[in-house]
Amino acid sequence: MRLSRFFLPVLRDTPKEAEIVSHQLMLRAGMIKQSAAGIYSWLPLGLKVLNKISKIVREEQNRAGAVEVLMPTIQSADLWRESGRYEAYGKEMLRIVDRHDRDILFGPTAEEVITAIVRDSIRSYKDLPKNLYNIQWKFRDEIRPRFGVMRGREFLMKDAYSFDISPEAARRAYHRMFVAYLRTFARMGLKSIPMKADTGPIGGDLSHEFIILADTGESQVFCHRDLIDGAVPPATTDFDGDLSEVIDAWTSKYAATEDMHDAARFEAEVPADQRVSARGIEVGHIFYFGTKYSEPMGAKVQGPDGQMITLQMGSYGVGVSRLAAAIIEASHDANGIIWPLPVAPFEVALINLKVGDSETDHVAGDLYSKLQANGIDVLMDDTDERAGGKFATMDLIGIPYQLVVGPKGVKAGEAEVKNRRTGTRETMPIEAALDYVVQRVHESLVQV
RNA sequence: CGGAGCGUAGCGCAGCCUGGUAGCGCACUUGCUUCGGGAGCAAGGGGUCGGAGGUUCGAAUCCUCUCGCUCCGACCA
Repeated sequence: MRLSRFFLPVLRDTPKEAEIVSHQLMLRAGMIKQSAAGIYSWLPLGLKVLNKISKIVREEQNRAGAVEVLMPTIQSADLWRESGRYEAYGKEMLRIVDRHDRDILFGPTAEEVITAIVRDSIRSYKDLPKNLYNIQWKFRDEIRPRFGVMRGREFLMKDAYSFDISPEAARRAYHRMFVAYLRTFARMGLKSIPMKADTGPIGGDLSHEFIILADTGESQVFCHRDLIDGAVPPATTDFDGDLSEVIDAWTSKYAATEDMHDAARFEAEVPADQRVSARGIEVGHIFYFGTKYSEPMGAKVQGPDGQMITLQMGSYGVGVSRLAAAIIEASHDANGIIWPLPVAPFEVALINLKVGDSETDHVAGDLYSKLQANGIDVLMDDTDERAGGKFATMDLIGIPYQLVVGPKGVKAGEAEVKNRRTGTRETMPIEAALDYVVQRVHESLVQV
């Protein structure tokens, strides 16, 4: 992409409504534009990030055996009356009346829709297990939206739903998502920690929130230090096999959010020098809820013995749009965002210091096509802005590698490579610089 | 919904108390000079002062209502 053709409305001053750094930087970097309270447009740069996050989520869901669907944003109130939640859900649900005076709603979640689909389509235990997910916009009419897309009213969520014939099978489905989540967040450069969460009326031990540690997090969390650098299951993990070893490794040590925190247990189980008390951002939440929806909605299959079995369900959410903000909270500096490469809107910024100088233009153009030929997502700064402004913009929007060419370097046959994260700058022969960034990008994309 | 603020140019702000017909910085346009890490000079463009009523000869400014946004509490991916 050529910067001259891109749409990148960056701001030099911080808009006053932005309180936390991710919100400030998303506005300044031209990623989002507020449309109403808690409702945002995603501008090209932000959308690229959102899509990269979605892609990773999708790949890991697929790897874990989940199957993608796409459910509507607008749902029927009748479906919600079946589960009893139309009355129970409260004002957070945006209720709409259509022209025929029918009650509809903007979906805050999709248990009812998916349960109806599965109920109507699946008859036999042989069709199970199934895990269906979608990445779709949700709307929750939060009392107080804040922190930009971190707590928006409209947000992009990956929600998966598992269907099984027994609690044991449902537990295995839960474990698959547990592992998928560890991998998903790790691939975005985040250190996530699964923490025991409130299970609601069902009870049991099958609900975890996945938390990213960040000072601006909304909840207070407590855990064992070892969990911060816990081992992430490899891409070769057999999701059809026994995952309990991984689960045990991650759940045997103390980790709880404020709601579930037991100070006495924390002190008894965790040595003082291993105790971590910090702020955290919830980026994922997984749940096992048994027959809460399948029972009232009549989602049953026939078992091997001919008896009807009410489906065991779980649901698994990832805040996709929230992740864009969470990643920035976890990775930025005074100059702007520092994108982990797998979610960076562009992998390389190609900076032409002297647009109009025919030699430099030629070298830049050549590098641009070679980077593209190598599959690199490159943003070429072909504007006539001054050098300082170009660097400031690329630093602000957080492109991992900056490949810099100018008349002096071109005469000497050299280019400069800058690493956004470390700030290091190296001058090397032009071809070597090209190989260097191409190799670095490819290395970073190798899946953990 | 309770409590506290704020709406003046794309962004950041001043002006309001004490009414006299709108200003500053950045950004933008043009020209010249500069040009390897947010340049200088000069000349410009852009605002029904959130909206509606009212008071007044006259309202960004005073009064009433209203809408929007933000922050502090209860909700959540």
